[in-house]
Amino acid sequence: MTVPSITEQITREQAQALLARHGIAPTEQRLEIARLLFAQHQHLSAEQILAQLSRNSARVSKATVYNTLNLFAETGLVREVVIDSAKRFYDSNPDPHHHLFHTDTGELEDVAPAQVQIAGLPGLPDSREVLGVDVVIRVGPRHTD
Amino acid sequence: MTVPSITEQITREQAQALLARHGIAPTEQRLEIARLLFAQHQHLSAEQILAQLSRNSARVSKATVYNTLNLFAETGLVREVVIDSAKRFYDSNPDPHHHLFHTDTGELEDVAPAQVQIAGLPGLPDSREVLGVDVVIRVGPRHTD
DNA sequence: AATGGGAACTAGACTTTGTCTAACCCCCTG
DNA sequence: CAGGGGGTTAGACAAAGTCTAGTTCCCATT
Ligand SMILES: [Mn+2]
Ligand SMILES: [Mn+2]
Ligand SMILES: [Zn+2]
Ligand SMILES: [Zn+2]
Repeated sequence: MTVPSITEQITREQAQALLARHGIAPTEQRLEIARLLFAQHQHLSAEQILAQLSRNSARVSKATVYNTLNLFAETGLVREVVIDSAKRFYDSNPDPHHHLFHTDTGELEDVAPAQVQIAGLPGLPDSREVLGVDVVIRVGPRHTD
Repeated sequence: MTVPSITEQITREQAQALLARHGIAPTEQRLEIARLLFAQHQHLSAEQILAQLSRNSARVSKATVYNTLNLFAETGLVREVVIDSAKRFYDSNPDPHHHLFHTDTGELEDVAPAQVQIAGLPGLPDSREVLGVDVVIRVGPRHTD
């Protein structure tokens, strides 16, 4: 699994603003992780983030990467995407959207949510609410029958 | 995580027919796993199956449970459902359908596919095809604002 | 300036899910 | 009866993620 190269970085100030908007205290490590993750719309695993950070010679421990990603996910700053079952991905695209999963390459592609219509949900009791709808379209090489 | 109690078992012959239809050689262990899984429409993890089998004093190893579930999934006899990222579930409901996931209880509920409309998929190259569409609706206790 | 406390960070042990390996068993076939 | 292939098994192993206990840092209070 290769880590996408960094095309551009957001500034510390931009990262601070993102964290502030979600009520997260801006520590050195959290800012570094945010700058990396929000450099572009992407889907990264904890392992990829850890690897990239150490490549940038940022001093962040494994525990902090996991703690931070969990914190980001809880506050809604990033979205946890579960597809692989072996590994979680963290999605820096804040807009509601769905995913195309390429089973052969492992690549994950964003899909505009307008393409998918949730017609009607089964009647839920008033005490419960929909927290989110995850749609994953699995695609692969055409099966030559 | 509790294991649903067995309400009814399918016969060995019914299990054999299921396996035969998917080109799977009917061994003792595979039949036991199939009888357990297809006793009803349900979603079980490997751990739950292993636990239930040993409770039934069936002699099946961990390796065989995993091998068998992978085999069942590859041949399309069961459907692998990934939600939790910590654990895979195997779905004995053969009909196309979606899932309601109760985040508080961990419960997984089937949803008729008619409720969800996939309007249009992004243009795929002719060389690739859609293998499946997984829709998971996450619900939980209403957030009291 | 010293002290106390809380939040955050860290190394590394630990847990859990799933895979792999090597031996073994069983049955069929020549 | 020998050989071979498919299947099962125990247990070692791998990988992702969590937890613990100790430390560091910052800030407020005295
Ligand atoms: Mn947001
Ligand atoms: Mn089928
Ligand atoms: Zn995305
Ligand atoms: Zn189902």
